Amino acid sequence: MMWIKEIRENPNVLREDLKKRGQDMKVVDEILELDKKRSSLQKELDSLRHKRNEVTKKVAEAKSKGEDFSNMLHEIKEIPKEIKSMEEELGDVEKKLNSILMGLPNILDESVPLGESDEDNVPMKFFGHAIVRKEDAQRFIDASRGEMDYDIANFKILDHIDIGLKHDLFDLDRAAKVSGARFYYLKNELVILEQALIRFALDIFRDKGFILVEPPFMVHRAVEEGVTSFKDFEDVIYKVDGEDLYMIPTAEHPLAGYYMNEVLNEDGLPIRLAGVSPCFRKEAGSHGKDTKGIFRVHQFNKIEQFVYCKPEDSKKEHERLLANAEEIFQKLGIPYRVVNVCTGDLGSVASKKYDIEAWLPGQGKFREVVSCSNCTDYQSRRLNIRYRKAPGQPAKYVHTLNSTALATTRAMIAILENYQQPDGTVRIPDVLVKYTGFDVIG
RNA sequence: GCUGGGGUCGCCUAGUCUGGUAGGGCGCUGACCUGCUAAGUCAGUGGGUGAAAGCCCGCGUGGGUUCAAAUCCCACCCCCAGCGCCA
Repeated sequence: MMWIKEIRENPNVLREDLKKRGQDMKVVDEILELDKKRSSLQKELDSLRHKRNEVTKKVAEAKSKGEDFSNMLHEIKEIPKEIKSMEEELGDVEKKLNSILMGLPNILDESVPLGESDEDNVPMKFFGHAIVRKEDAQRFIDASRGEMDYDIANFKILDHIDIGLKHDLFDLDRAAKVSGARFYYLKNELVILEQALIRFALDIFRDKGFILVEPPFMVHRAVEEGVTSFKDFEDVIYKVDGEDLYMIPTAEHPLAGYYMNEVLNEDGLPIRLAGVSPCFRKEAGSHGKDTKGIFRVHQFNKIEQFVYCKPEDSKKEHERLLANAEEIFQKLGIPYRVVNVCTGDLGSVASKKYDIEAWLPGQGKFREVVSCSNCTDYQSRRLNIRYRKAPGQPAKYVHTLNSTALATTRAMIAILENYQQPDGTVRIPDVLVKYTGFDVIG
């Protein structure tokens, strides 16, 4: 959320940003107009209150001297009523202004590419040696995974759904019966594999000095409003009936709320957290997309990186989060590419975002497995999270960043599809064997 | 869920009964003093607005009563103790 002060002083920054995003710039004029109205109402109200306070003081004096003050009261009876009606008017204007401000997107980083949809995201680098369908053109290769050199001509590549059903690793039909579409029962080795992935990721972040956190899985509305944009409320977040509680769509949200309304010590920054939690998502805006399997589901487990840092460090921290996420997929031996997410696909909250897209041989496509965002001060302003050198010094807003480390369902899909063998079995990535206790499924 | 106690400036605390400018201590910042350090003295130390003087707001949150609310009334939230229920 931009402060009205900044918009007032330099409205063109916001105008240009909205233009880049293809959004209506008229809202800026509306903001400026409401701001003017608010300020003049505030002045009027202040002088009314001043008048009241003056008289109140006189009444108090008179009373302490034992003088009669009933005439004074008569004169000013009307002031409180005027104040009240003006407060209501001001409240309405402020409410309107505030809701517009809360709806504004973050200011884009200058390196974000222009574009309309995910198709315009810009690939930045590739990793891995992929298995591909014979008819697909080979678009990337490197030598880091020479051991996966199969005889592609005789390899019947399956997607994760067929692999899962074949080895009884999940039951989707019964999940649909019990809970509806986009739910799943995990079964047998896949249950263990999921736990192994979680533990694998946690160990990595423990080694890196991240603070491991298992957060609340439900949070107050105030947290969600601080962390997300309005659209997420509609399309993503489940509400608990009759309570001020929302099921978290990612551990990012309770981790961002952790320091809400606090002033952090500058010397303690950056604070790096690794949260592990289930995630709940309505997926309301994605009807018809990825309806089969466990790629797009209402519930999954995820390890999430979250960082609070000084503004001057956030770009560096952003690269670092990406590197951490890459490290995980490199260690798992999953081929992937990194894309710089374009203006049209970025969303309101992030100033800049990288996605890691794993190669899924079953789909013959790169698909998103990691989303790595620099939210700059968008969340910290809304959640009121600041930092300073010492008490008494001025406090500034921190920058917050978040990145998937590993979302279990998508990581499992990537493993199933990339580690399937010509004989129909599925190998377990070497780094996971010590956690699973077995090295092959099937 | 019930009963009782509590929530006041960065931290601690007074004020609440009996409505009338939110006071003190600690910490922090600055000035003075000092051979250095400590001590001491003075000032500053929530937010908004303003060039400034000033003005407005602020005592968990939201309402109400009143010329005037930290103080009285109503509702709610959170913390502590005890009881109840419970994986």
